[in-house]
Amino acid sequence: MSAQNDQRRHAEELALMLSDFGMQRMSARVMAAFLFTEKPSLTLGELAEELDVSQGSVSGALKTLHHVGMLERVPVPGSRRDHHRLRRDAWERLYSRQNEVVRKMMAAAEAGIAATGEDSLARGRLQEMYDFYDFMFDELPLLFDRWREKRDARD
Amino acid sequence: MSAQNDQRRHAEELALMLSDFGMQRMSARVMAAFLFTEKPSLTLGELAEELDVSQGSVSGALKTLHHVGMLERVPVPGSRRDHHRLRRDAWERLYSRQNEVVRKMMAAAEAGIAATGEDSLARGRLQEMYDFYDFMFDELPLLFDRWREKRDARD
DNA sequence: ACCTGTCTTCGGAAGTTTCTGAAGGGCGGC
DNA sequence: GCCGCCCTTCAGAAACTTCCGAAGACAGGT
Repeated sequence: MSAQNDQRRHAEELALMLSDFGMQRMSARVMAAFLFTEKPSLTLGELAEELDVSQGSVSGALKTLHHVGMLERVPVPGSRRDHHRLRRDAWERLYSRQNEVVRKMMAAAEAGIAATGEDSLARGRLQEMYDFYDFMFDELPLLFDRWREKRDARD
Repeated sequence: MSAQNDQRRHAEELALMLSDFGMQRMSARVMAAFLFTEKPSLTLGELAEELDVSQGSVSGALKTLHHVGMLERVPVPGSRRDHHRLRRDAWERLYSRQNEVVRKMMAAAEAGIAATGEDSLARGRLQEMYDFYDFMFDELPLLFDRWREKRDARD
């Protein structure tokens, strides 16, 4: 088996994993293609051919991945096609979406607390929930700061 | 509008949010019911009636939530029904599932690295991915430790 | 202003998930 | 050991998601 095929297999496996974790299947496959390609950037047409799917599907996936902040457009003078590549901090950005989740959980707990009586059982549970997400809300950004610091130091 | 209805509305909204974040709809509704109830524990039948869904659905949701570790069975002498309640550390456990995700991402990056040539572009990207998840893999458990410490100190 | 190549949008088909309702299994009390 | 209650499992229906392919929009070059 060629190294080429080997990598394609790894790419497909990784895509499957990402889709297990909630990413749409097509976005996951596109993501994996960006990770494993030897080209510095890819176009919609290249992706559609490589993955053997319609350009329409790739278009949707690209839109999503740009929206999440994992991809960036690369200017390529003389080419009419859009060139895309993985952002260096793609994974950090993917994980950062947790911040939004945490923020919403906090808000939901807060709303619940406001709607419950002084010493109801429900309030106690909602307070536990609030405290945990409040903690994460404070700490996750600090964690990312430390990561960036570490990475920058390494470079 | 009664406080009762108000809380039900909050519960349903929270359930909707949880399902946005990937939890199955039924599990999310059951979860929300546990959060907002004034009873110290709930049975399958109570849940099915409260949520107006089949017992079969509730059975599946309970199984999942126990599996994730968010619920615990409560012994109630003299009752033939199973009584369940939210674990105190339910949210921490829910979030902890990220550990597994992180571990798998690390493993996938590693596999990719092993399959790429010494200074291929792909290897560079996979190494970035690995480094990030490796960092998270080390740090998340420490973060949880600090949370538990803080919570215990508070009590 | 048109032509050409590229990208996006969208209706509908195919696939997947989720829920129900009914049947069956298990356990405690008698 | 049988009865009755409770829970789980499963097949099928319903709802939702995802993908394709065609049509149309857009932009650059001439």
